[in-house]
Amino acid sequence: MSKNVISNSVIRRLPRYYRFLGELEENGYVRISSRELSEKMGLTASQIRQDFNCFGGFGQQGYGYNVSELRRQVGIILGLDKKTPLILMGAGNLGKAIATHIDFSNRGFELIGIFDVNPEVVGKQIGKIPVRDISELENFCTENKPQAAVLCVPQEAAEKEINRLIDYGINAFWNFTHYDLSISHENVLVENVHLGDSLTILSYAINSAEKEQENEDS
Amino acid sequence: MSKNVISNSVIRRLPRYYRFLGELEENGYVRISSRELSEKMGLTASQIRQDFNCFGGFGQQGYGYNVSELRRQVGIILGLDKKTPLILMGAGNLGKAIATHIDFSNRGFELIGIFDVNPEVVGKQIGKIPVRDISELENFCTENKPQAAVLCVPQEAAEKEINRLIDYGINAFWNFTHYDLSISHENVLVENVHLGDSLTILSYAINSAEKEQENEDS
DNA sequence: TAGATTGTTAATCGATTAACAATC
DNA sequence: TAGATTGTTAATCGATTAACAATC
Repeated sequence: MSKNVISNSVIRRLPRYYRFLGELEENGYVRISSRELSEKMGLTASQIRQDFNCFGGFGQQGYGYNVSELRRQVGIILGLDKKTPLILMGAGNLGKAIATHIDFSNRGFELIGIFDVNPEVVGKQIGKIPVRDISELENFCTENKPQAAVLCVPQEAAEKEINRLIDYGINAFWNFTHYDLSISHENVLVENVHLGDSLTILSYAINSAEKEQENEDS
Repeated sequence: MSKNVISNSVIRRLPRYYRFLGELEENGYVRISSRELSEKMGLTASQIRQDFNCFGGFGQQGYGYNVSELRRQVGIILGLDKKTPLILMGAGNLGKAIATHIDFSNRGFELIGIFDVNPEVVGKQIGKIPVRDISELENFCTENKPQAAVLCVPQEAAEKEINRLIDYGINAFWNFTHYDLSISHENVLVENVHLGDSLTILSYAINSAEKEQENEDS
């Protein structure tokens, strides 16, 4: 039986399941039990069964799960059988790295355009895609109908451009800026990547580990 | 009263508090109540008070919180008054972007070295830091004692190099690979950045929003 | 003092884990 | 059939929210 609304905690585990199942498949696994998978992933078997049962029963009692079938199903849940057309805003260091480093097509997307304001990069190619001047954005969107955008521009630029992007029909954002889209724009899908925050959390971990050490010593 | 062990959920909110408090400070706020802050951040006032009280009372009844003092305290909790020496492994597109894009010194770190295997990049500079050949790693670590490393190498390289890094005294990792450090190496601090997983979650959001739409239509 | 707002306890909500009947 | 392992319900645990006395 499949639930209607899936909790965020479950959703955030799905890509990791998908990855592990892919590795198992590559290593020749045909079936796997929730217990075995739980040991490999550092979860409980209960949680794994609960998670998959949000979407309906993919397993078989007494047998376990068929690895490639389960992976395929998780892929479908994640929308990886689709190819959402996507543009990249900002071809600076970070934008360039994202464009070349990310395997968009295996994540449910197709990168179809890159935009920047800097005349130094406009006209150049990143991978197979030319960097266009931002003045071409409207025409490009009318013609190619991108549905999602990666925001690798400075925060001020993001604040300025966001309304245009929404006007042009883009309503999903992979946001590398600190601009808080979801507070200002309610009907928009946002996945934030706060790289700085992530590093800050490592700083916390290091420092709280050191403090613990000091306490033990004294 | 300050608790000994802080839950992960609280810790992951701290960098965001720190950011918002910084913006408030810049905008001339001297004091702020938990209610006002909660509205700006999209949280509940209760949660904000609970969070800060994990570390002791930073507020004043009837008044609220002093913005810059609270920010300073959160900074100390996050270890941002320290400068942990850090090296970057891998000077490809992603490594280069991280080296230039991240404000390490405001995140509690100092980037002191960059290493790669590719002779094309070894010897070049990224920002002010030369890219060193990985053969120099041991000497460099003995001399400069980095305590943390950013992993921007391919997954196989990470699996190979990780034990050396630990041997050389590095025990904290900002991990951009999919290699699961925390499962194989228990006494190590890891903050994972799974960019691909993050994009996959956006794919899920787009596709499940579309399915909902279809259900409403029918 | 009166009003405001915290710090903190208690209540609620949600997520994880445990248990076990169903069933392959 | 017997053994294994799921799907699912119930119990536990933890995090969030509500409430309010303390106090500035």
